[in-house]
Amino acid sequence: MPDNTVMTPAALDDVARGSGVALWKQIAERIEAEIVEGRLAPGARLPTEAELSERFGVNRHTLRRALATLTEQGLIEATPGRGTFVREPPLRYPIGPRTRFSEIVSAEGREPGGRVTGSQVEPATADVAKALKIALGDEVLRIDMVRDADGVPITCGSHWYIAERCRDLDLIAAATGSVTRAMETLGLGDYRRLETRITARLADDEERRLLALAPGRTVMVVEAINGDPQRRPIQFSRARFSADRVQLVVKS
Amino acid sequence: MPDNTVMTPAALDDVARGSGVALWKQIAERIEAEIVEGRLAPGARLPTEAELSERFGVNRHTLRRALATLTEQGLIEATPGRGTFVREPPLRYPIGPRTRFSEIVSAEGREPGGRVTGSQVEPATADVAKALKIALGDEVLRIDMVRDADGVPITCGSHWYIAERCRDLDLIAAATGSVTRAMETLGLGDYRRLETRITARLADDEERRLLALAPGRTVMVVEAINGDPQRRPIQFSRARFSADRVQLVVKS
DNA sequence: AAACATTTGTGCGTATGTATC
DNA sequence: TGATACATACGCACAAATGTT
Repeated sequence: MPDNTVMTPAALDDVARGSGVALWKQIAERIEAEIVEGRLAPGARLPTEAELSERFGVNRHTLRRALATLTEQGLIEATPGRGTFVREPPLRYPIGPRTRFSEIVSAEGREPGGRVTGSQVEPATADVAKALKIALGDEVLRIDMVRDADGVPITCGSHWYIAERCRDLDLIAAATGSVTRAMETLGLGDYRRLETRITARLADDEERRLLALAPGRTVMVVEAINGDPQRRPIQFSRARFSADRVQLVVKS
Repeated sequence: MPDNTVMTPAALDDVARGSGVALWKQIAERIEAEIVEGRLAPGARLPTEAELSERFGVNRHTLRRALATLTEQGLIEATPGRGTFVREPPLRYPIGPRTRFSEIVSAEGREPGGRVTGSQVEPATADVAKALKIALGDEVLRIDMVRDADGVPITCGSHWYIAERCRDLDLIAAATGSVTRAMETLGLGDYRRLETRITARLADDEERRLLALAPGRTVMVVEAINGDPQRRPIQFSRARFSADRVQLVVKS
């Protein structure tokens, strides 16, 4: 094994034994501060549990108890055999009247992308008809998309439009990779979000494939109703967001 | 197989073969309509897959394909050995400037409840300090709660208050089972939601215990910052909602 | 393909201090 | 005072996942 010229930067980090504060808590806060203050950058690998427990002068179990709270807070993530890593901060995705994927991703300094995975004109099912305030069975245009930021898939889902108002929207969307752009082309660029419904569940096989998720990961299911300036519904969408990579934000 | 003069209530439900629409899709929409229109009530048990496939005159595989889409939509839920059931509609939980648990649950016609599972004065960790705009280590009061509707646990989580402004808040909350009530008592009843952040993950052991969730269920992690009328933060909370039982709603 | 080292994940046993009854 | 329960902390061992040789 190559020489490790081990760090132990200053000395051994002192934890206050018998101070009334649990050792694991002190350690958790110490590491949390390092992450929040940026000394441990996103994506950085933490020292191994063995190293850390030695550095803090505690048993590995105690150290692991500290890491567990950080994992729960979403600050770090561990993989057996690889190590423990500082998690990339999730994409902050504000939900409001003017919610548009590409604008949001751009505002976060990342490059939005998307591709159409399918589209079809079909009769409205009960949920779609109710959301769009049309009759059950009326024709709607469904567009399925996967959208990403810097090439990392963020969300996949279906978007339903009242067919007669959206001729060829699917073709334009497929060409541009953006529904917003396509709707602008049709003079519907001024839509606004009327309502958003959020729930969550385990990702299924298709979602794991489209979003490149490991087994056991979760998705947030976000249903949205978008309307024209007169608040008449023109679009209903049901998208699944990778819960690992996105944090939905509502400002009031 | 002998002909069993089985029910076939009216006749056998006709599905249009060779109509260009997949059989499973027709069946899914048929059942979905029954649920949405209330002919199949929440909690009701569907006929067995064998019965249904016979009624629709399709193979059980085809029928299962239809049920799969309904499961994905969250309309039904199947348990091996028990059957397939119409899911209870989730509690609609609006997120806005005046988000209050008990008011929301009451408005849905259900009885809100809650109990304090712990409380403590502690130094602010980095995330709490940042949310409340106080210095790291300043004293905060943490109250842990489980809250329910009609006795069904909905959410569990921690609420942090700036300690000096909230003396004895924990005692009042424990007595009333409601933080809103407690804050009113202290003259802080007029708080409003400043920001809400939402993500999701698998429920851990403690959450499964507190919320009575089966293994593999997910929780939505909702972080909220509440402020006084001058929009100064007075409370930060991190609550986990049962994703099975709650749908967060944002109106714009 | 197979063997090996590294690293996290899990289980069991033990001991201690601190509340609570 | 004692009995009990609980959280904390330590030690040892092995399983499971990953990466390298």
